[in-house]
Amino acid sequence: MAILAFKLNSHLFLKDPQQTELGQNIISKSVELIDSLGFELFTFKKLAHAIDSTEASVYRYFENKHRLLLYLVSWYWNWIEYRIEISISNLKLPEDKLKAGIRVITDKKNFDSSFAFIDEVALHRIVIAELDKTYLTKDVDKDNQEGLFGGFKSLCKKIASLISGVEPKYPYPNSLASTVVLATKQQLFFSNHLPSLSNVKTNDKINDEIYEFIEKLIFGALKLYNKHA
Amino acid sequence: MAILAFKLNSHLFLKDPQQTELGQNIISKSVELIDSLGFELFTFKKLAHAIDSTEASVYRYFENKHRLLLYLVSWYWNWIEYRIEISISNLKLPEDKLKAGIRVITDKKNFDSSFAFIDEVALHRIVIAELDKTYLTKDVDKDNQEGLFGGFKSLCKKIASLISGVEPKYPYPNSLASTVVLATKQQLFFSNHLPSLSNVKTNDKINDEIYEFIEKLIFGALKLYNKHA
DNA sequence: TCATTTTTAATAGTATTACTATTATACTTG
DNA sequence: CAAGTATAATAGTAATACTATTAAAAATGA
Repeated sequence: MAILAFKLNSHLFLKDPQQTELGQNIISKSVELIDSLGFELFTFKKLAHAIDSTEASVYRYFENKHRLLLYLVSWYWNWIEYRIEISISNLKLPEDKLKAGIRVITDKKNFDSSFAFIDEVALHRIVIAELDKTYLTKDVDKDNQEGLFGGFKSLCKKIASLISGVEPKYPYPNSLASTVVLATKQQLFFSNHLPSLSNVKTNDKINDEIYEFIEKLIFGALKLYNKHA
Repeated sequence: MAILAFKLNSHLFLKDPQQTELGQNIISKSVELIDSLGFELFTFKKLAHAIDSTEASVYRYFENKHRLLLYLVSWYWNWIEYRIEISISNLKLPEDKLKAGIRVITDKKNFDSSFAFIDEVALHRIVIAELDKTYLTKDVDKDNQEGLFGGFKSLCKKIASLISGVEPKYPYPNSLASTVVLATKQQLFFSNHLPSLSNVKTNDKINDEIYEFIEKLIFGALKLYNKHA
C-alpha cells in the first residue's frame, strides 16, 4: 500500500503535524474528541489531557482551535477530491464522470486504510456538523486570502468542471457545485435531526435517496439549457 | 397602519420582549450589535451597556444568547412567510405562486415599516451569517422538541406545498424547499466572500441572478417528473 | 390608604474559556 | 562535550457565559 499524504496549505498549521508522533496524535485525537464533544466543548486542554501532553505543546502545532478545525476539514475535502479523481479516471463519457462525482459526494463514507491515524467516518460526521463554522466568521476574508479554504474551493471547481463537461452552456456551474456539495451535507443532517425538512431517509447502510435527489437536481437544471440549444 | 406582531414559540424567551420597553430595546439593539460584531463577539454585557441596563436584566428575558439568536431568526422566518402569503394571495396558477414565493426568498430585503424596532435589513444579514449556528449544536434535538425551529420548518413546509402544487409527482418537495432556502443564503454569502464558489453577482441594487439560478433549479427538477408522467 | 405580595433589576460574584509569557528540558551539531 | 536550538511544561491572564443574592418598584387587596 502506497504511503499517501496530502499537501495542505502551510498557513493551516504552525508546525506540520504529519511529521511528528505528537502531531499525529493531535490530529487523531482531535477527530475523536470533536466528533464526540462537538467543536464548542472541545478544548486544547481536554485534547492535551487525552494525549498526555500539554496545552502549550498543542499550540506549537496550531495557532488556535479554529485553525485545527480548518486543517481537518481541508484534509477531508482533499480526500474527497482524491477519491473522485480515482473513480472517474477510467470513464470517458462526461455524463458518467459527473454521476461518478456525485456518487462519491453522496456515498456513505467508510474507513480508508490508505491514511493511518485519520478516522474518516468520524471526520465525515465532523464536516456535517461543523463545516459552516469554518467560514461563517468575521475573519472569512482574511482566512480566504491566506488560502485556508483551498480544499473546498478546489473540490467545487472540480465538480463545476464535471458539470460544464456535460453542459457547457449552463451558466451557473460554480453555484450549482457548491450548492449540491452543501445540500448533501444538509440533507444528511436534516434526515437525522429535523426530518420534516427532508424526504430522504438514511441509515448506516444505505444512502441512495440522497444520490437520487442530487442527481435529478443537477441533470434537471442542465437539461433546461440543453433543450433550448 | 395595522399593528402586527408574530406569535413566537414561548420557549424562545423567559419573558416576552414585545411586552415591555426594555424587552423591545433588547431586541432592537441585539439586531444592531450582532450585525456589527458577529454572534461570537456579541455578549449580554455589551448589549446591557448599550441599552443602559444590566446583564442580569437581559437574562430575565432570554435564558442565554443562543435563545436570543433563535428568537431573532424565528422572527425573520415568520416575516418571510408572512410576505409570501401576501404576495401569492391574489395569484391563481400554481406556477405563478411558486415563482412569487421564490421571488420573496431571493429578493433584496428592505425595511418593513409594519414592524417597529426591528431593522429587517440588518436581521437579513444576521440570518445569512449566523443561521446555521442555530441548529448546528449538540442541543439540536432537545431544541427541536421544544419547537424552537418552528419558524423555519413552517416556511419550508409552505415552499414545499407550492412545489407540490406545481408538480405533485415530485418526490422530494421538503428536501428541495430546505435546499433552495439555504442555497439562496449561501450564494449571497459566497458572492460576497468566496466568489469562486458562485456565478451570481450581487450588489445593493440587484439580485436577479440568484432568482434565475434558484428558479431554474426548481423548475428543472420538476420538469423531469412532468415529462415522465 | 397602606401593607403585602409579586415583579423587575442591580450588585457582585463563579467557574471556565482561549490563549500566552516565561522557564525548563531534550536534542542536535561542531 | 559544549553551545545552541528545538521542544514542551508551568503558571499564568483577560474575558467569557452565566448565577446567587439583594434591592427597588409595581401591583394587589383589605
